[in-house]
Amino acid sequence: MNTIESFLESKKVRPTAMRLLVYKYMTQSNVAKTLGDIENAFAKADRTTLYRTVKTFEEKGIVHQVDDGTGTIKYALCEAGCNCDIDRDLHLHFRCNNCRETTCLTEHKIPQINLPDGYIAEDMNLVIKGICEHCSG
Amino acid sequence: MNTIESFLESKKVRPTAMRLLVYKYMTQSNVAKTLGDIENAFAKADRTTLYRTVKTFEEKGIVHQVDDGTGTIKYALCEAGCNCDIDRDLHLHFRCNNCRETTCLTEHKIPQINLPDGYIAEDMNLVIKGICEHCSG
DNA sequence: TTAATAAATGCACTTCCGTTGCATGACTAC
DNA sequence: GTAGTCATGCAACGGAAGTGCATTTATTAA
Repeated sequence: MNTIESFLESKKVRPTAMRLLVYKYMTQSNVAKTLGDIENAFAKADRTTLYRTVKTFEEKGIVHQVDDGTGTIKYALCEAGCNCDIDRDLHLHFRCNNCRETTCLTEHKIPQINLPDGYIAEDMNLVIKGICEHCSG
Repeated sequence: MNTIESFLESKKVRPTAMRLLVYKYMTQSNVAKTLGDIENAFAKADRTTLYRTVKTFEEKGIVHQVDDGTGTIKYALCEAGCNCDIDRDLHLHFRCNNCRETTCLTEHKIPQINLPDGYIAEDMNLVIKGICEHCSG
């Protein structure tokens, strides 16, 4: 039995051909992808199908959205310890100004922030822009 | 001599009627505004004019963009110590999940973050979502 | 004061992206 | 095998950012 197939089933997502392909695609790099990226990778498939595939993945906790400030939503695979669904995933994201790619720095958590009185934090997003490991080398 | 007028001139922005109005509008609350907000406030004015007005303000360091994760760009006045143009303004932004408004917490700077080897930070953006002062009271 | 120049404004239009409605096709359960 | 659920594909919509060009307004130079 295929591992991806059983993984999707464990997440209560029917492992259709399209979903297997998209999931596999997302595992091939640790870089967050836009819907456009995915469309380009599967030119034959319909935009809407890919859109809904990713939305399904999101609902089932397989991927999470990444907002890196480019204005277009990106998606990245959830890691083992990714608690997106519970109390949000507080790792940070890095966007490279050179190669334009966004990576999840999963092991780097957002530090504690002191807010002014009356403000209650529920979620946060930290994006750092600069030069990535690959481009600075 | 009008203070707003001379302020705009000091920023090398010609103080036209439209620009004075938009600037004044932005000073009336400390909440970041979308282009749509501004359009609604000045229904008679043309979209493009407002768009370019705000862009001009941005270029001249009068306002800065705020990306609060809603997908639509917002703008807020730069404060006296706002170094958007030099090495980026590292204050944080708070978006209220109740009233949907985004405020600049200018006095709250983003703490130092340790990045993995090879990563060079040039800019960062931290958005905290939750309940604001006004809505939690 | 007027002519020449530059800047600001307004209109029309385009593009990009996310999203939805609806019809068809595939799979599952009984 | 049939009914029903879920997945897919096509078409279209809507919001927001952005551009080209013509027109108006302001600034400067003669």
